[in-house]
Amino acid sequence: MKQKNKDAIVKERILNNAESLFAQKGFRGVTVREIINAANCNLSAVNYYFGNKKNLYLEVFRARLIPRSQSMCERFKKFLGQRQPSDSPAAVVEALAQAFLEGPLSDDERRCHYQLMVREMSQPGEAFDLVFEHVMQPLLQDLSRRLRLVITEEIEEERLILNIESILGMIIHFNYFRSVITRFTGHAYDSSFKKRLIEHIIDFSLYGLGVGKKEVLT
Amino acid sequence: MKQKNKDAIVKERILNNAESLFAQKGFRGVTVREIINAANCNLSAVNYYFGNKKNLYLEVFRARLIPRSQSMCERFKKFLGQRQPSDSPAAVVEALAQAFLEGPLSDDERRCHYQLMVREMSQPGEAFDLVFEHVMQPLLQDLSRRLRLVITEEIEEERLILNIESILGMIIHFNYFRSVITRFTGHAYDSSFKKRLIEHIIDFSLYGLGVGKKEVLT
DNA sequence: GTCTATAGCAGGATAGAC
DNA sequence: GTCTATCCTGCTATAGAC
Repeated sequence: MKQKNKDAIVKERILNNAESLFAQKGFRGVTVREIINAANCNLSAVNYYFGNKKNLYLEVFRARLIPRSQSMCERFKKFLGQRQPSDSPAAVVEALAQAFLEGPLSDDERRCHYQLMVREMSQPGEAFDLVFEHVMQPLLQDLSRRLRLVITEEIEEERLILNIESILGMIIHFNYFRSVITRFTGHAYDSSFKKRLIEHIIDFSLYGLGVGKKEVLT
Repeated sequence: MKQKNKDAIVKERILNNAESLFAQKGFRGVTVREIINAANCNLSAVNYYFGNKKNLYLEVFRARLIPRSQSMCERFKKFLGQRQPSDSPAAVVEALAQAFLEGPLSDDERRCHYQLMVREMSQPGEAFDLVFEHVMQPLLQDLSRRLRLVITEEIEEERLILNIESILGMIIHFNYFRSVITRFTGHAYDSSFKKRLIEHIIDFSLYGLGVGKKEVLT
């Protein structure tokens, strides 16, 4: 552990705990006092390092959510690169689902991540532009470009966007509604159930209800 | 307008405004003062009619969200009954998408509805059980039963659940992430764009990316 | 049933000692 | 940089007049 000075460590602790709490309860649902209790530091530390509560909130997005998002996108590219062949729609969807469901994050991080994202996307707040510009926009453009390369037929831009949003909708749904999914299927989100989910997302993305045909890849 | 006594009216006004505000900002994000300002009534009215803030919150679910959910399900059944033929997967998905995207609600009501639902589903709170039992559970069972009737092949229960959740995921996504979808497609959620979305949901639910084939029903 | 007034407390933020 | 002490605003909830 590096600990050149203690500053960074306290600051990091505040950021980590703030993220987790904001994700669970939203901006107004969390008090600064809760955060500093979790981070085991003094009340004034928040104002010292971040100025005020709102700025701490924004910093959570800048310093945690956005970098993590980028690392998930990296992972997506890496997965796709490893795949043979990597130039089918199935490969793109598989890499995407894998990166976002199993990706480089711990389960706690993933929970945080989606909660913060979803909160901000539905009720555009101050972090919305940040997330939109640095997360959604690049992801959609990347996916759009890649899919266009591997889909043989002509496809109009709007339709492509709706397709991509449908796949993302599923991925978000299965990450975000865990309690519901768990209650319906009886499965906890362990490694084997996640594989099952990824398989399902690929299958459904390619063939939907697959009226008349079935049974796919890996 | 019926107004036998003023009680009901004040109570209704509080409920309506509370719902809208809770949907936008969550339980802790809203103050009772905000609500009574919007409802144009006195501070104590909330305690008089509902006891306390938390109970008002729960009452919003009991008296507004759940009945509305049921009316959307009614609408779904009605749509399905009108359809000829009504015994294909396409008909079921179409009726579902139509009920949930265009259904019997105003756009404001729909926004409220999904925001409250999603909030409660991700972070199981006190209203979770209410919503799960009266909304999610019956809907899933109904859909499961109906789809099983119209899907010709054998399909295991778990796979059916995942399929249904995928479709619901899309519907929720397109309702809930409006700001994002609007920014990407350039379309506001007017009647013609909603029709486009419904068409897309049917198409994608049946054929996914439709690798190799395309072009569907109504 | 509806209002005013207020109790009682928790929140964010800051000043100033160390 | 970190802490304690404190300010002041704004919250929920209630008591009690009308």
